[in-house]
Amino acid sequence: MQKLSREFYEQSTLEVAKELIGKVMVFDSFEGVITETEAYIGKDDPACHAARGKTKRNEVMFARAGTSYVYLIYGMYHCLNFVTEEEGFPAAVLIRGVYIPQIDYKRTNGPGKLCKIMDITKQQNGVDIVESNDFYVLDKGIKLDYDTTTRIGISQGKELPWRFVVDKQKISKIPG
DNA sequence: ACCCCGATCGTA
DNA sequence: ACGATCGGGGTT
Repeated sequence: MQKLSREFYEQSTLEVAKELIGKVMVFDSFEGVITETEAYIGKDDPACHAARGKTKRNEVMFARAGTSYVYLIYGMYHCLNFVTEEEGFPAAVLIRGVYIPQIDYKRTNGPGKLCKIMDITKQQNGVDIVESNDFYVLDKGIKLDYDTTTRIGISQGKELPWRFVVDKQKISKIPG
C-alpha cells in the first residue's frame, strides 16, 4: 500500500486517468476506490477549462502535478480533479466516480455527488496531494477492467475517447 | 454593470 | 427531456 508519488501524476494525462482507475482516494475519514475518470489536456482540448488561457478559476491547472483542482459547476456542485504533467502545462484528471463500501454507490457515482458525500469543496482547491497527510491517493493493488468512451456533459471535444469507466456490474465485486 | 453559459443531478 | 441555481468569464 503506497501513496502515489509526484512522478505518477507527472505522466501523460491519459496514462494518469487510466491508472487512477482502482486507486484509493483518501480524504478525511473517507476512502473511495476510483471507478471513473476523464482527461482534460491543455489548450488544444476545447473542453479543457484552460483552453482559453489562465484565469483565476483554472490557475491551479498550471501548477505542478499532484495538485488538486476543485471548482463549482452549475452553481451547485463541486468537481474534483488532479493536476498532471509538467508545471505550466494545464491538464488534469476529473474524478467522476468512487466506490465507498459503506455508502450506496448511487450516492458516489458522479463528480458532483462524490464531492458532496466526501465534503470536498473549494477549501480543497490547490492542495498538494503528494505532500498532504489527509488528502492523497493510495495504490492498494486493486486492478479493475474499464471501458473507454467519450466524455460526458461537454459541448466541444465530444469525439475524444478520454473517459475511463469501470463496468457497473463489477462495482459490487470490488474488494474492501 | 450585464449577460450568458456550464466537466451536474434529480425528477418526469 | 428539462429546470434548478449562481459563479465566472467575456463584453459594454
